[in-house]
Amino acid sequence: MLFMEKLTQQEETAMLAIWKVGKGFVKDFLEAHSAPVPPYTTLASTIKNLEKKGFLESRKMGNVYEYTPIMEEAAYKQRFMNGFVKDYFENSYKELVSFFAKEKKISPAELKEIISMIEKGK
Amino acid sequence: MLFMEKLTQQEETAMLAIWKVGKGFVKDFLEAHSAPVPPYTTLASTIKNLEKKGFLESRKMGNVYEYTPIMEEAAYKQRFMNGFVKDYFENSYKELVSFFAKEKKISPAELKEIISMIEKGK
DNA sequence: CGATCCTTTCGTAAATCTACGAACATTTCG
DNA sequence: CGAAATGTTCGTAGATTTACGAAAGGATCG
Repeated sequence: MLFMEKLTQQEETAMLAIWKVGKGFVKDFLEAHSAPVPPYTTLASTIKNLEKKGFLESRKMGNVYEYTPIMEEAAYKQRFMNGFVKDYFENSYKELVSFFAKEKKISPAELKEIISMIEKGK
Repeated sequence: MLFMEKLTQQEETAMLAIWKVGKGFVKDFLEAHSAPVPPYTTLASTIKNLEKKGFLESRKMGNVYEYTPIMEEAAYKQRFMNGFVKDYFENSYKELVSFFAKEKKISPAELKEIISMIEKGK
């Protein structure tokens, strides 16, 4: 993933709905969309932009387009976080985790669980 | 912090420079600004917007404004991350850390260091 | 003094984003 | 068939952001 277009706010919100659904039609994404749900045509336009930006691909099924996310949610999260970690945590994920541990957003017990999960996974 | 205005991209970049410097003048922030450094007047305008949005306050020193960040960087990071964690990690910081542990962005050894740091801090 | 700097303030052109209606094509059904 | 439902495409008005120049008011210095 050498190049990834930046998403606007509603494009990102739309992607969240799309990732929830997976492959589907505008109607499906509309149902999965978090409030406030935009009008159908607004979402349809946004989805069209997402296709232009390479986050989706479409296939004509009869007279209707079916969309498939081709940007992985995990990949998006990661590149998003990389930027953030770079700017706010001196590029160190350890700094990030320390920060949230200090803020009590995560406990030592949870960190231990994660460690054992990772070590078992070997 | 009940209400926090959203920042645009350059506003955020400007804030990064301002947090680096702390209290200072436009000129100081310009020097601390990451590339590409905007023209003086562009940054001055951006800083004015940041004041309107309540991230800074100014004091006239002679004929020059001195700006002080009043939004804490830590507070900003946190509210920013809260949104992200909510959307992408089911509101769970444990999920977030697990994700990056699996992606090998952070090692069990580092997590252990964090644990002992936290536990000593009691 | 007069030229030069430094800084602020104001305004705006251009780009982009937001939000959605109008128009049109197709399908479905009573 | 004809009406209603469903879905796509196109265009655009308005808001917001981006980027910066022009103008003006000190301060400075040769």
